[in-house]
Amino acid sequence: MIEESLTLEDVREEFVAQWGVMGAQWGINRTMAQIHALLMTAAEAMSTDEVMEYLEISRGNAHTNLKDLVGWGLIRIITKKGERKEFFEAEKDVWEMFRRITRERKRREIDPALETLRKCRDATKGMKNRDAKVFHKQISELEDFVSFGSKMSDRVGSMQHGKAIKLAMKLLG
Amino acid sequence: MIEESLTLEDVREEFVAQWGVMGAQWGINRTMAQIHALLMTAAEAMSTDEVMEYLEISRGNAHTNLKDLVGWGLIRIITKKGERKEFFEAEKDVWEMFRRITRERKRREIDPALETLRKCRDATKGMKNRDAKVFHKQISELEDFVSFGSKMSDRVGSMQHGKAIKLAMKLLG
DNA sequence: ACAAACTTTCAGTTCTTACTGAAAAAACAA
DNA sequence: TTGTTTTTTCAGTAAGAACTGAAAGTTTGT
Repeated sequence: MIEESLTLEDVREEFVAQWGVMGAQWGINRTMAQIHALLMTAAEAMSTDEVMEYLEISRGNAHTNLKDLVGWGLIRIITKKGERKEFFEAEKDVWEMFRRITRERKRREIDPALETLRKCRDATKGMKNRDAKVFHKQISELEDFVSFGSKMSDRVGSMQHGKAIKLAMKLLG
Repeated sequence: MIEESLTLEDVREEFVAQWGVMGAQWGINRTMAQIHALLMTAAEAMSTDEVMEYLEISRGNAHTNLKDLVGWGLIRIITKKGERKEFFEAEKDVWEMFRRITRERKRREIDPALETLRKCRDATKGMKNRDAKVFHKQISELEDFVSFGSKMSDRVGSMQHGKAIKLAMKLLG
């Protein structure tokens, strides 16, 4: 079988590429997702140069995306004694990863959206004509739903992994 | 106050624009998100020409995105007697909206990702060196997590709105 | 069968985002 | 201080995604 002759590096390359595609579908820049995939599955922290070499990208690109990933809390900077340069290491715990992604997306995207919804609801509060009433009702329902979901995600995100799993099990069982 | 002089159309325009920005951040084409916002808050079903006029976009653009939204199950085609053209009407129930978006994203993005993870896990199953073991472990944990989340979303998505709310309340309370 | 009303497609263009590479800035060592 | 290593910035470019407009296709009515 062909699969038997695949090396780790073949498989890893495939994984990194696919994670990049998936990231793009979720509104995350492809390179950023690829770097994340790379570091997540790395045995050791990697330097900017190593990332550049592996993905065949420029220094500027590697730098920007590494720093963005640090901003998301998905990787952290490591220094090694005797080495002057920075190394990067990924958060490997999937539950922690999930929590950080959720928290950031909420902060960056959900909260502003809620603010817009609130404004739109308020601005149409007293309007009497049919169009305005339809609009107001829909916006209100959206706001309630999103705000509810947001609270849920806070709640779940503040749980320990084990606790969340137990809860989920009850849900699934 | 300035807000007092805002008309419904001002507010609606703001909402449509913001929903477009938000869509873009989530990997959805801006026009598609705007059309969705527009139809979601419309009192009556709208024709392609009305959408084109409101958003000032071309026929081709309007057509493609309307049909994509139909594909997502977020809007449906309506015919009016005496009228030859198609009208489009949005699903207004937010819970139903959520279910359809979740179901589609799962089908289009999560399932293929799971398939990749499964392949990568299998391909590295027997490998003995450290790098491969680290890779295999991380991929396995990711797969377990994503597959678990996927099952959860099926479960929640198959609930009636009321039931889901009750469950969520227990979670929050 | 013809024409009008409407929908669909797509080649070419525009717009946006991401990326490169090199220069500037910063950090550090001697 | 001066040279060396590393990080950061950013103007210009490339790649990709989205959009336009017009032509081709389809449906419907007479």
